[in-house]
Amino acid sequence: MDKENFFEKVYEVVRLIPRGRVTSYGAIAEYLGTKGSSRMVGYAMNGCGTAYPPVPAHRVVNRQGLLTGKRSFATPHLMQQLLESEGVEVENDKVKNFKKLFWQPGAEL
DNA sequence: GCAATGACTGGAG
DNA sequence: CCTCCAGCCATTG
Repeated sequence: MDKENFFEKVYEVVRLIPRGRVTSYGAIAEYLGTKGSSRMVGYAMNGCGTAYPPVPAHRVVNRQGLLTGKRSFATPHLMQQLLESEGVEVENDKVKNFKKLFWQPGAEL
């Protein structure tokens, strides 16, 4: 699949997310140059399970820090569990201190 | 090639 | 504060 260029870019950025940090779909989309295509980021993540190496999609949340994509995980609580396992506090399906844990692609490269 | 869908976003009601 | 709507772009049927 040569069309995975977009997906590949998304995976690449997501893999660069440091442990214990999170980012938003819009931030990734903007970094890819396709600002506004936040849906594509989430859509791309749809294949994160088939992508290799595996993509830490649990570190990718919506702009509110809400775990919107947890429903697409193997188990809905897996995402929160992984985040908590990395030191990210999650409450009510949303990341606490999201603004503080927010990681922007390229910002710390 | 058109229509529908989606792990989003921001604004309006 | 909560809900609904329209715009956004790439993938799929």
